Amino acid sequence: MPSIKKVAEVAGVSVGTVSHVITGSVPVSEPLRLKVQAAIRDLNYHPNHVARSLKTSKTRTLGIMVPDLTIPFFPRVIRGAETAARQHGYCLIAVNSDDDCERQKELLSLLRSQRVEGILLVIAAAPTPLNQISRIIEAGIPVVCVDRVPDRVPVDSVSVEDLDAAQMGVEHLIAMGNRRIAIVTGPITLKNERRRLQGYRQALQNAGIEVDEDLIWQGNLRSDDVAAICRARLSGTNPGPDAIFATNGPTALGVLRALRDSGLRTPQDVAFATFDELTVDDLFTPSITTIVQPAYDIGFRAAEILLERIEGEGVVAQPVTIRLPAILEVRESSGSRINGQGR
Amino acid sequence: MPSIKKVAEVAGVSVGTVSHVITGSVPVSEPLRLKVQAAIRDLNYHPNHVARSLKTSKTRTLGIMVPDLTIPFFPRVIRGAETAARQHGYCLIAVNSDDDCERQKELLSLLRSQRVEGILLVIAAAPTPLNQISRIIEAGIPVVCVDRVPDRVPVDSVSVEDLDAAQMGVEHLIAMGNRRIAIVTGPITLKNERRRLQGYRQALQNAGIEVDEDLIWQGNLRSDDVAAICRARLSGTNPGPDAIFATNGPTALGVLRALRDSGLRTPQDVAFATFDELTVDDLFTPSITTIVQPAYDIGFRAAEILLERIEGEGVVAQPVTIRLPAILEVRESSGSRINGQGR
DNA sequence: AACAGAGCTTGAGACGTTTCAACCCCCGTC
DNA sequence: GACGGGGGTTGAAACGTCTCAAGCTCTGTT
Repeated sequence: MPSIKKVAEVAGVSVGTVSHVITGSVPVSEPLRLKVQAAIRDLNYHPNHVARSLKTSKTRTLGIMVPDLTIPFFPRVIRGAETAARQHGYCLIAVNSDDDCERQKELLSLLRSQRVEGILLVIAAAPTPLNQISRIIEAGIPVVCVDRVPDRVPVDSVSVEDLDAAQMGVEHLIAMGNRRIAIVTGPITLKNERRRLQGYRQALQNAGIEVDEDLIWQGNLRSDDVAAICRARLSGTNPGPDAIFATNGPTALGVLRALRDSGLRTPQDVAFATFDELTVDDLFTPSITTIVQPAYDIGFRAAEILLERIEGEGVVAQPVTIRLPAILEVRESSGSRINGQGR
Repeated sequence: MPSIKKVAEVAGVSVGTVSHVITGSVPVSEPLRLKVQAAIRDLNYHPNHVARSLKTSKTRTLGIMVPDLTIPFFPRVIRGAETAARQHGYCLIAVNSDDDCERQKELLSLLRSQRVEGILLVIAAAPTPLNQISRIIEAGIPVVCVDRVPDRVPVDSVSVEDLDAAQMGVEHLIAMGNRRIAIVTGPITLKNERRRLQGYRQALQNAGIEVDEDLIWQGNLRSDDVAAICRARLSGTNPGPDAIFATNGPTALGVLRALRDSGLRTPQDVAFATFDELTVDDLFTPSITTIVQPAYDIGFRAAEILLERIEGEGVVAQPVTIRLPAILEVRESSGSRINGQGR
C-alpha cells in the first residue's frame, strides 16, 4: 500500500506538497497539483486515515451502540445517524450490546480505544451503572442517549414522546369502545417503559376508567417470553381484557403470537394496538394499529446534536433533551368489536 | 486523554514496560506489573488504537457493506459476521451502499482509507464494474462476497443455494396443485436472481409444465415498484396465475400488497411462497410459506473465511465458494386452493 | 572469582500523516 | 537597485504506540 512519501517521490515533489494537494488547506500551483494528482491515480493511493487520525487526533468517527441490530427500529435509527454523520464527513461504527450491561461496558471501552469522537448510546435494558456514562463524558467524549433516556444522568438525549404517544394509543382504544384494556410492557427498568405505562394510566384516568393492576402485564424484549406470559395471563385473568396495548415491537410480536395461540380473534375478541412498528403492519390480517416512531429522525437529530458538541466551540451548554412526537396509524386491529360476540 | 507516556510516568517505569504489560508480549515482573496496572486504572487509560494500528499496520477492523441495513436479511448477516469478528478480536464497520454503484465506490474508498484489513461485500444491484472489486484484492485487501456473487470475478463468496432453494419452493407450489405459477424477481442484473429464476424453470421442467414467459415478472428491490408492477400484471394477464413465487423479501412485500389491492385472497385465489423471510411470516393471515435463508451463518462463515485470509500464512489458495442450503418453511399461504372458486 | 546466560527493563527509531517555520523566487514599490 | 512581501514549496517535528537491540541484574557454573 503506497504512502504519501511514495506519491511525493513519483510526482517529484516534497511530502508536504502532496499533503497540501490532498487536504486543500494550502494552495498549490497548477502544474505541481496535476503531477501529484496523476501520481495518486497511478499508484492507486488512498490516504492513510489511521496516520491522519493520529496526527490530528481527530478520527472523524462516531460510535453507535444499540441493543440488537435485528430489531427493526434500530436499523432505521442508524440510517438516520449515518446520514447526518456522512454530511459532516464522519463515519459510524455500530455495535450491539445485547442489552447486557457487562457487554456494554466492554464495547464502550472498545469505542474509546478506537478513539471515536462521540457516542450515540441506546443504553442496555439491564440497569446501567450510571458511572459508565458519566465517566465517558468526563473524559471529554460527548454522548447522546438515543431512544432510551437514563435516569438521573445529565446527558443529551433524543427520544420519542413516550407518555403522550402511549396515551394517544390507549385513548384511541378507549374511543373504539374498549374498557378493560391490558398493557404489556417491556422491562420496567427502562424509563421509557415506565413513561409509556404512565401514559396508559393517564388515558384511563382521563376517561374515568379505574386502573386494574391485574391488567398491567410486565414482559421483556424477548417475544417468546412475552408470548408465554400473555398466554398465562389471558387464560388466568377473568374477565379477560377486551383490548391489549403493547409498548414496543418485540413485545407486540409476543402478544400477537399469544392471541393466535389462545384462539382469540383480533379485533373481534380482543382489540390490539402497539407502540413501534412491526415492519409490515399494513399487511397483517387484520392490519395493525400502530404508533409509528420517527426512528430515522431520532437517529438523525441525535447525530446532529452529537456533531454539534464535537465541532462546537467549547460551548458546554446544558444537556439537550429532545422528544419527538409519534404518529398514530389507525388500522383494523383496534376496530370496535363486533357486537356482543366477545368472550 | 492520557497516553502511555503518562502511565509510564505515574507508574515510575519506562514506556516500553507499560507496553509490555498491556500487550503481554514480554514478561514483566510482578511488582512492576501491579504498579502499571494501578496507574492504568487511576488514569482511566485506554490504549490508543489509532497509534497502535499505525505502528503495527494492523487495524483489527473489518468492513462490511450491505445495500440497506433496513432490509431484515442484512442485520442478521451482520450479527453473524460481528460474532465471528469479535471472536478473533476484530471489530466491524458497516456501511450502506443503497444499491448504488457510485456510492459503493466511494464507500470502498472510505474503507480502504480506514485501512480495514478485509471487506465483506454485498455488491450493489446496479451492475458493479468488475474492477472495483479486483483492484481492492490486487491491493492486498481480501474480499469475501456475501449473498450476492459477482459474475466473472474470482473472489471468495458465501451465499445461499439459490437455484436449489428456488426450485424447492416452486416444486412445493406445484405439489400443492398449482400449474400456472408466476415468478416475481428482483433486478435480473444479479446473478442470484438469475439463478433463482433458473431454479423456477428447472422445477417447471421437471414437472413437465411449459414455461410461460408472460408469467415471469421482473421487479426490483423497492416494494412499491413491485406492487405496481404486480397490480398491472395481475389485471393484464389472462388467465391469471394460480400461484406466485417471489424471489426475495422486498419483492415479496410488493406482491402481497398487490394481491391485497387486487382483492385476491391467498391461498384461495392465488397461492404464494417467497424466498427470504419477512420477519414475522408466521403471524400473517394466512401465514406465509417461506424459504428461510441461514443469514446469520452466511455472515459468520463469510467473516471466518475473511479472517482466515487475513491471518493465514500467505497461503493464497483458490477462491472459496460456499453455498449454504436454505430451508423451506411450509405454511398456509401455499395451501392448495379451495376447489373451483378461482378466478 | 570470573563468566555465561537467563530474565527483565530500557531507550530509541519508525509507522504515515499534518503543520509550522523557514526558505526561495519574483514582482512591485520607493 | 535595494527592499518588502506574497505566493509556493520544503523539511522536520510530533502524534502514541510497538519492538528491536542493548543494557542491567542476578544466579549458577566452572
